[in-house]
Order: sequence, then structure tokens, then C-alpha cells
Amino acid sequence: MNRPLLFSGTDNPLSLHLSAFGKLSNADRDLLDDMIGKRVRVLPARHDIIREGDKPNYINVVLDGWAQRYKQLADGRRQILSFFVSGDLCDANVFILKAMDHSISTITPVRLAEISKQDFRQMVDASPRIAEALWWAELVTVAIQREWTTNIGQRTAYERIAHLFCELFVRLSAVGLTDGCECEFPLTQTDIADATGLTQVHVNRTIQEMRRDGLIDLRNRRLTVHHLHRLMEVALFNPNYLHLDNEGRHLDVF
Amino acid sequence: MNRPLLFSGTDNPLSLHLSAFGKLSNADRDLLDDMIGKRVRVLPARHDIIREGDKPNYINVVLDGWAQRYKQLADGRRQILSFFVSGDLCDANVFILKAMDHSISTITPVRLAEISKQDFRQMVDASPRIAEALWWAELVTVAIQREWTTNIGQRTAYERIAHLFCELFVRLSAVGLTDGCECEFPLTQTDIADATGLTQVHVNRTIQEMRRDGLIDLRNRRLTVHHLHRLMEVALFNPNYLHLDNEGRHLDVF
DNA sequence: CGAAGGATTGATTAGTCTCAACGCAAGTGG
DNA sequence: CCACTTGCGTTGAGACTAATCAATCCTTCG
Repeated sequence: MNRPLLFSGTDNPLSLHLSAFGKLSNADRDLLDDMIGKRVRVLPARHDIIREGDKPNYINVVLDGWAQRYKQLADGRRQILSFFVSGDLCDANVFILKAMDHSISTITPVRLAEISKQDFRQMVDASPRIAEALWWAELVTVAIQREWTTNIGQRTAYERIAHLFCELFVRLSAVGLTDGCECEFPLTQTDIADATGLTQVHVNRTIQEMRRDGLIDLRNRRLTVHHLHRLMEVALFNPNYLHLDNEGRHLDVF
Repeated sequence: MNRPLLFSGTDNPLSLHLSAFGKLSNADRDLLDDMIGKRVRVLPARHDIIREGDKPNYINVVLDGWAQRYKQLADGRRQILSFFVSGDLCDANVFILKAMDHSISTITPVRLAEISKQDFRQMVDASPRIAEALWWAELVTVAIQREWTTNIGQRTAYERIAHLFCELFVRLSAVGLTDGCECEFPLTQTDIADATGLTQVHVNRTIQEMRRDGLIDLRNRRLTVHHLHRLMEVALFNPNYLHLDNEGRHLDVF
């Protein structure tokens, strides 16, 4: 693993994630360290974190590993709605809602921090900067969700999968989880299918095509992106929705 | 037009929308009245409110009429991402972002309130109750976006369109914009197509089928829902994601 | 070694798209 | 007031993307 592409003076994944919004003070980073140190859970792979219908009592932050948000229709059809990687906040202020309208589960083993209502309030009150950064993170989450809607609604199978690869690769870069043109990629073809609204069989054939086209390689839970630029082109990928360009920052991947 | 199904002591559409979250005090409602009274714009139908790339300086609130959020791919394909009706808040705190990653435009003529950064801050600081209600509204917006992802990703054309009808009908009920089993419905079949990821031609055929099945009628910009329950069933519609059941409230439509 | 999860392949079909034309109603300009 | 335009809905024929069903293979792991 190489150094994070966005500067951060700390190893706390949440600080790292939020500093994509802008520089945080030492006090802010200390505050965040406190927050995510209080209640940490470790969960095995493929394990529910919270289920549709549950009353949310904490804000979850992924410290390590991959998780997913998903929704299941009455007849069992499943849609994956987003992926969480290191530093991702599940939903700021969820506890305002009476019940979850979707579920969240781990993909790999996950180290998870839980932030209570009280701690969250306190943190937001203590630092306007963090409050802003958390709003930013929330706005980015919605923006990603919108992009997924567009992805499934408008793009072909090939473009959809390429787009998913682009997004994850860029997001992983931003938190230092890429290594050159490679990264860990623990999703199965079935996961990719459920995320893109395709069938597993079609995902398989499409990925083979992408391999034949020399764009990527995907084997042993590892993704290699041979030509990020070409991949972005065929995916019609525009990274603006990730809002990583705050305060003059610029990601190296592009 | 009949009385709003959710009680509200005021006609301010934003108050009405937010009181789906819970009862607001008179002071809160007055504050909201002030906010949306300051800068009001009136826009003609099919007119851009803000475009992708623009720097957002205000929070927009739809007071009257219908608007839409959409995104356009480099080659022109268009995805409608959400519809705004009376009382809907475009994005709390958008001005945190450097640039819009999507566009918003009117569908019908729209009366619009703009809330400035300063006013927004002031309002949130003045009333924790309003702050909470605004978070709720934001969380509901994301929840709707997730449901749209699921809709396009998992449902068939017939189910998708039925689901869209259910959602809009319920949302309109919640702000008193339904009249029995009817409501204004200014979307063209092309709009419905762009929102559901289908072609206009296929939307046309599918709606004809729904008419033949006696579920709905749609003519002259007016939607009639003959059997909301059957419609909800075929759409696999579960209203939980709209989070309208706060503080013991219950919508009459169901 | 057997079991299980995941990836791959093949054959067939269904759902949706594409392209093209036409109808109808409302609005516009001469 | 009529001819023309424009926007929207409707219809038909044919093509194609992606789904379905079913089998096989490969890898990992207890």
C-alpha cells in the first residue's frame, strides 16, 4: 500500500476521509480520534450490521474492510445501493429516523466504529469545521447515489461496470488504498450484478469482454486498471460528483 | 383541492412539508415564513433553475409547481433523478460544494424561494427543532434516491412506472395536492421515460397496459389512481422510505 | 477428499429498444 | 380565420441487449 494521495497527518480513516473536504486542525483530528475510539466492533465477512426495520441508534463508520448498503424487494430481488470502504460514514444523523429503510452488511471482515447520538451532537457543536465536513460527506453520499441512479438508468452493461470500477478505484485512491494501478477488490460477480442491475451471468461475459479489450484485469479479489483514462472514457465517467477538488486539492489518479 | 392530510396550521409549503417530520411550534413556523419570504422567484415552465457546473449560492425551495433534478451524460443521454413538488427543499447546505454535479429545471411554472447561506445558518442556530426537521428532509431525499436506484435496477418497466405513480401520489397526498383518487400530473411520457430509464415508446405501451388493467388513468396532465392498493402491490411499493410515520402520524391514503 | 462458492460456457427466449411514421390538439402568424 | 408548426401520444416491424436455465469447471478450505 502506498501513501494516501490526499495529505493527512493522521491514520484515523475518518479524518482521512473528511480531509478530502479540506484541511482539519489538530484539535479537529483529535476530536475525531476520540469519537471513533469509543465503541469499536469487529465483524466477520458477509454479516449484517443493521437490518431494514431496525431503529438506528448509532452512526457507523467503517474503519477497515468493505461493507455494502442494500435493499430487498418483497419477492427477494436485491439491489446493492452503495459500497463502504475505509473512512466512510454510513449516515450522519440517521437516528432521527424511526426505522431503517434498508440494510447494511459487511463484505469482508470489517472494523466498525459506532458514534452515539450524544457524541455526534457534541462533536458537531464543538467544531463547526467538522460539522461542515460531515455535511460535505453527506452531500457526497447523495451525489454518489444519484450517479448510481444515472448509471443504471442510462448506461449499457459494459459502461455500467466500467463506471463502477472507475468510481471505486478513485475512491480507494483518495484514501490511499490503491497500489499503482491495482487495488483490493473483494466483490464477487454476483455483487457486481446486484449493484448494477444486471445478472451474474451477464456480468461475467461483460467482464471477459473488458479483459479482452485490455482495459482491466480482475482475479483473486484484485482489480488491475490498465488504462484508467480509457476506462473513464468508455464509462462516460466524470468524477465531479465525488467532490474531491475542494480547496485546491487534486487527486493524482487523473 | 381537499385539506392537507397532515395537519398544519399554516399555508407555507415548507412548514407543511417539514411538519410531516413532526409538529413545529408557532415560533418555528414564523421563522420558516420569514425564510421563504425573503427572495422569491417565479420561473416559466421548462426553464433551468441551476445548471451542472454552477456554484450554488442559495438553497432553493419549491413553493408551487413541479421541478426536476437531472443529469446529462457527455453524449446527451438524460436521467431525471427526482421530482420536486410544493414544499420540497432542493438540497440543504449545497453551498458547501464548489459546483453543482447536476442540473435542476422547472416542469411547470414554478414559484421558488431562495434561502441564503447566512439565513440558513441563522435559522438552524435559532431552532434545533427546525435543524432536526431539515436533517429529516435531507435523509428522506437520500432515501428516495436509493429507492429510485432500486426501482430502475430491479423492477420491470410495468413495476417501475407503477412505483413512480405510487410515490408521487403519496407525496402529493402528504402536502394536500391530491383530490380523492386524482392529482395533477404534468409529466410527459418522455419525462417518465427519462426518470425510469425506459424509452418513451415503451412507456407509452406500458401505460396503455396499465389503463387496460384498470389501475390508472392518465390524460390531460391528470392522474387518476383507481386502486391505490393494487397499484402498490404490483409496484412492490413499500412507503417506509418516505418516513412519513414520525410521531404517530398516519397518512390517510393507505 | 468432498463440499461449497464462485466463475465460465452454451442455448434459448423475453423484454425493451430502434427507427419510422402517423394522429391529434393547441398555438402562431399572416 | 386558415395554413403551418410544434409538442405529445400512438402504432408497427424488426433488431438486439440482457435474462433465463442449466451444466460444467475451478479453487479454496475444512
